[in-house]
Amino acid sequence: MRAVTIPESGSKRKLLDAAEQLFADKGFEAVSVRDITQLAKTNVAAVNYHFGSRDGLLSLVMMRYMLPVTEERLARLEAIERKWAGGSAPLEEIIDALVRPLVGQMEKSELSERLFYKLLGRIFMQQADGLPAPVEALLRQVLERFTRAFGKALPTVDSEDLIWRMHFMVGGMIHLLTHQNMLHRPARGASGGASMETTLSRFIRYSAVGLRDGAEAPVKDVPQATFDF
Amino acid sequence: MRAVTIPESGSKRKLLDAAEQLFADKGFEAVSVRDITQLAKTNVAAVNYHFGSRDGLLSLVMMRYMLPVTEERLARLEAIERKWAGGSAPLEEIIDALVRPLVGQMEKSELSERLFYKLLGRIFMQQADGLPAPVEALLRQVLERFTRAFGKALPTVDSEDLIWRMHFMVGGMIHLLTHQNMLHRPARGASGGASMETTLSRFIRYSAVGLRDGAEAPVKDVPQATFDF
DNA sequence: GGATCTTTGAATCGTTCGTTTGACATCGCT
DNA sequence: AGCGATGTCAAACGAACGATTCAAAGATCC
Repeated sequence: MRAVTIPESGSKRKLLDAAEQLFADKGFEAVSVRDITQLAKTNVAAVNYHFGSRDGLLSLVMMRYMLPVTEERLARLEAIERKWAGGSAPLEEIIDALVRPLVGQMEKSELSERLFYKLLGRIFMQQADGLPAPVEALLRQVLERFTRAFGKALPTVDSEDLIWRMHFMVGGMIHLLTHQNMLHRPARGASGGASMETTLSRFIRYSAVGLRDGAEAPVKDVPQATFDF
Repeated sequence: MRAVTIPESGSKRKLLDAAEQLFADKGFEAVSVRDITQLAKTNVAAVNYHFGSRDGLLSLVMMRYMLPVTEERLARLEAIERKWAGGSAPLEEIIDALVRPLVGQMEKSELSERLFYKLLGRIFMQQADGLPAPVEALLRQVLERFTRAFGKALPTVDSEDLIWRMHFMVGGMIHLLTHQNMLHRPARGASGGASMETTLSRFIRYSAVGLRDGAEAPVKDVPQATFDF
């Protein structure tokens, strides 16, 4: 008796695997159930039999990794706050808790690295247009939880400022996921090419200094309004 | 005799307006030719008559604003480099040259502010999947030109680092465009709600400190590798 | 082994898609 | 007035879509 909703064996599993692969590669709207069943080598009717509808399958594909990612994010954040109980946790660790679960789950998936990140990037992008309710619930939960954590770690930052900066950060994260294949190319020279691990370090650094703004380094000052040309 | 490709009057113009409105609102793949012609109150055949195909219309919708945005971006950057000839231009001005043309063109468009930014955000997002060749040419031109400018403004930053940081910045910009409607809500209290102008200031600040990294403010030091839980 | 429930398979449903056709209207021009 | 060029229109095209039907095949339990 395995986990409840997630995996199975047989054609249901084959459909999930084929669907996530195609969705990640071509996008959620660009893939038909016929494409999916053809790759999975099952009958067209199988999708509606197992998942009720195309949307049912899409929702499961999204939840398959978003659920463990969410749980790991919240668990890591909780562990950090326990570790720094009383004081405020360092910003870098909070950002780490937000992004590291993405690579953690990637390693457990059977998708290629490139496709896995692309799939999750697409899910986050889809937020602008409308996500299945259960997926949106996960994301809202994460947003609320981490907003509180960032607020506590940056008590001097105006709350509206903070919200915007967090959104800039999230945008960078999504872009990182959707474009990592264009940037993680084999690399020039003999080096193995930067791995996602070093990329995460770069992202965490970039986001941390942005979030706390030049709080300790006032940054020239410059343009509040428009320029003169 | 007006500009060559861009506007017309009559049903061709009505189709362009209707198409961009629907594309911005629902996404490029979610809108059918029939949706467009219905809103424009023309016949279905009009799209293929005037634009050759749905893709032809889509390409024109994208170029309509991307072309002037690109030109204004390059012109502003050139003006900045002329102003600071010899020395290196301040980072904030370069970022400004990259993002301000978005609001400049918005004011000239007949689209609502919300829809205009959403449309451009969608175009940038679509980069991940494939854009019409002429649109992609514009974006590549901008990327190359600004990469050089940022490199000159940040001579101490490793070039691979810089590329990643620029991508984080671009991701933030795209997210800003696609989600501005969720963040620029009427605002709590009596204030008129932050305008795009103050949002740009926030974004420029955030991106500038991220791009130059804590170069002048070393930032604790923190996590190079993984944590221990 | 027979009865019951689950899963597949082929065929087909009604819709919607982008595009095409050909008849008809409208205009500018000589 | 006559004649192309330019647009518009209703209608229809073939293809693809998500979904459904129903009978055959497997699996499961008594």
